[in-house]
Amino acid sequence: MLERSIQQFIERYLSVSFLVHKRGAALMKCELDDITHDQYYVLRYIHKRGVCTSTELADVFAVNKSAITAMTNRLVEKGMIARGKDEDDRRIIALSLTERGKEWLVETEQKIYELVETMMTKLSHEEIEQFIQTYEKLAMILQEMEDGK
Amino acid sequence: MLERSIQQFIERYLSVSFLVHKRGAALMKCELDDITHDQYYVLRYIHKRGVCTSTELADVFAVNKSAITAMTNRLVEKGMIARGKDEDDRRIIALSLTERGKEWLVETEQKIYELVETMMTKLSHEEIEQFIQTYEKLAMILQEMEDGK
DNA sequence: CAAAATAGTTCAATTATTTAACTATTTAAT
DNA sequence: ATTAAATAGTTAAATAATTGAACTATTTTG
Repeated sequence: MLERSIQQFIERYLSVSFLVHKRGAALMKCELDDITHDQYYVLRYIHKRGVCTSTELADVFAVNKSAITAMTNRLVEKGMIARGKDEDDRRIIALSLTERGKEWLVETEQKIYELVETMMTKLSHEEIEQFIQTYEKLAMILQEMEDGK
Repeated sequence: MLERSIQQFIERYLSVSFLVHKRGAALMKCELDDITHDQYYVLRYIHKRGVCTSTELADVFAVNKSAITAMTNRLVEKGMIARGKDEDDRRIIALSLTERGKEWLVETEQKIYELVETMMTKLSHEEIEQFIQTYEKLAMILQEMEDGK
């Protein structure tokens, strides 16, 4: 039997997390012209890593590899990323941003940052820091839960 | 020009919010047999409200009404919700859970709650409370940003 | 070296979504 | 009271995200 307060936390968490994701995605969409919300995060991730593989993306975003193939196909068609070869292991496809992809990302990060900034500056630094720290803990906990299954 | 610390908050927030959403959805999916993650949240929302309309769902979840039509069609086919008439205004379709929908939701909430509980009990009550409070503030801020556009 | 594991793709199906055009009904303005 | 505007919802065509199973190519391992 769940403790009453925990049950209320869960209730509130489920409601608010879904809403914030949906509403945030809707607002971001306005700044992302041709690129979708999901594609934006994949571009961000590849950029952060420099180079990465399909398998890594599938692990990080917790989807099947075939979903990554489909998405990277679209991003290659749009000229945002390129597929490269790995000389050590010829099974591996090295994904990286094209010059155009990098340019687009820099421009777009600016717009997205302004959006998120508008949202964040309604809170104090302490509150933001605490919020993000807890959020990062949750990300780790989820990772562990996924691994230990 | 963005302050450096704000910029880092934004960076961290974007990374972590997407990850937690994706990983959370992947974990929840295991408990939701025939129903999708999005459908689950729509069922939850209708249940919480008792009765609601397509327009309300579209507003709340920040999608077009036609997306709601498509989704409610699937939920009707699955026997989870029913469309009713409104005698005062015959344009309005009143959406509500069927008995089967209610039963399914009660069973499933149990499983989902256990999942979220596993995650939450790694944090103190104070930390959870603070986290959810800030999250709820963000939801309101996003709502305002959407309205004021 | 043969068998098992790994990296990635293809294909068919389902779902979520958008936009534009549409029907039906209600509200408001003259 | 009648017409014009607004509102609620659907339809249809298109794109995107996703899964799962079957598949190819390559590398590792026993």
